[in-house]
Amino acid sequence: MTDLKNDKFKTINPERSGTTSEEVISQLREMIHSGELRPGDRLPPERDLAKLLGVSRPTLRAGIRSLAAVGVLQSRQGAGTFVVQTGGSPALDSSPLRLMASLHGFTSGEMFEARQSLEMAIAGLAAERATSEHLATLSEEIAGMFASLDDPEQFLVHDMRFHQAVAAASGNRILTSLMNMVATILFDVRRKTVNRAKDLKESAEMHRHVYRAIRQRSAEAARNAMRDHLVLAQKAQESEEANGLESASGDGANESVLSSATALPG
Amino acid sequence: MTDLKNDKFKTINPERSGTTSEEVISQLREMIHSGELRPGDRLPPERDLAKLLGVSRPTLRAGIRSLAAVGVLQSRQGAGTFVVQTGGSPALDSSPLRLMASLHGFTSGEMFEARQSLEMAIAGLAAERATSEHLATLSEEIAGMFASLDDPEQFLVHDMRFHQAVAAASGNRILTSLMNMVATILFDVRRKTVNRAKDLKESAEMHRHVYRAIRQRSAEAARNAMRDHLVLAQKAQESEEANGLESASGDGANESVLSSATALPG
DNA sequence: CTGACAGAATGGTGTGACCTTTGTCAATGA
DNA sequence: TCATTGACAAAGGTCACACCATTCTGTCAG
Repeated sequence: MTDLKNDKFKTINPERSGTTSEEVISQLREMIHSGELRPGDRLPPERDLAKLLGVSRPTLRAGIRSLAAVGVLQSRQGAGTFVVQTGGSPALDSSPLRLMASLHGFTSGEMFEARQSLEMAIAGLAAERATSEHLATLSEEIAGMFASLDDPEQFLVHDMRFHQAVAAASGNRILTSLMNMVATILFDVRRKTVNRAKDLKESAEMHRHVYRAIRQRSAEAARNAMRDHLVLAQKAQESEEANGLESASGDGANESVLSSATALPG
Repeated sequence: MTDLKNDKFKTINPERSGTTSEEVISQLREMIHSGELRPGDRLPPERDLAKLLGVSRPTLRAGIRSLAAVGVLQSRQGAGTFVVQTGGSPALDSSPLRLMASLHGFTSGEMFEARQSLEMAIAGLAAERATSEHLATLSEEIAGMFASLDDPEQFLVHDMRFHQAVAAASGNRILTSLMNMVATILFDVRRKTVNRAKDLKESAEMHRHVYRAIRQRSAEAARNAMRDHLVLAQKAQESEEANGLESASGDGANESVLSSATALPG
């Protein structure tokens, strides 16, 4: 009935270091580390798994919830609990960073700077490693930008996909994940800022500069082009709204803002 | 009795977008965003808060647990639930990244590269912004390294503090947090690798180069010095153990490996 | 062969109870 | 008078049971 051999799930350790639910977390985590649980796998039903681990269902649920909160597990009512299956680029949840920002009053400038640093590093790596396939994807997205200069929303999609493609070309999934964390938060602000057409054209040009530098295998040029692009983007955004991060979570539509871009093929 | 005015906790929204517990999370998150909950604050008892929010205690606990999993809240049995109070440098939990690494088979090389990119960016910023106080701290730690060439464990403490101080000098707490996330994971591997004395001396010298570059306000030199240092460190570590990330969580003593360094004054 | 329906499977929520740890404070003894 | 100790209360941790909501699946009618 279950998708996994039950032998894998050994009962909980007798000598618990911390609380029972922490022990459950450790147990599940270890199964992931050891490769017993792989992305896409489905866990046994809660009632069964609780029995297998020798804990009550609420305790097991507590553990599952903790893992779900950090984006490792995902529960769907009626379906089951699964190890998160990320398509291509692994995604770290950005809400922790978002909350940190609120708690410690991170400025929007700090966010931009962090993104800039990450993207510059990524662009530099991309210039060294991009395959012809990567270059083709980048080119396509730029074409898409120019084709949607009169449709800011569509433009934004290509914009995000471009950056995603650059990240993919960098070959470093960790930097990619970190970049996405930061970018997701900044995007919450940006989505309300409908850029003017002129800005879009300028932005598309900047992207093209980045693409060219990557194509020419010039890490330094790619870094500089990316920096120029982001500096400009920051200025454009700041000029349109004087508000800081506080306005990011104004209404609903929170979470997974990059969902559409995260699922792209590149 | 409670530490907070109860007026702050309005009952749960009637039209729930997702599940009830998700609504609880949103509620608490919003209170943090709006500043109603600040670091160090204590939440009302679960039983009371559940009533205030109009949900059952298990549901509330689910929400609290999710927030606790991402490092925003912290529950202590018998004491209460508190908003996490980070001393100085905010800390993002590294376990999500660690799990991602296991799930997707991140290589140790990727980790090193990510850390290198982050630290280079941070070093560059530090060169532009370090105050005399920062420089003094950096100098002290380097002195500490040279003073503990025969004590690898002590050396490691100064090493970490140095990097922490550089991060502080960069003035960007987001990059600092991200760096710590990555460094924490790499540190788990490193702590078992007791470097030879010769390596330590060389390492101390490299740190000094970084310090000098920062002192001379040369961002480029600081970046390069940091890169050289980390490249060397990576080589040294790789030569001592051929294992990858898998050996990171071998036995106990997981979590909060940087705790001692996180609480440092700088 | 296809679509709709019914039932089972599974996670989500609620209620109530009890245990364990922590904190406080008064009683006690030096 | 002060420090120690003990008991009591507060608060989170765990458990059992019941029921709801959603999703999947397999069967049956068309």
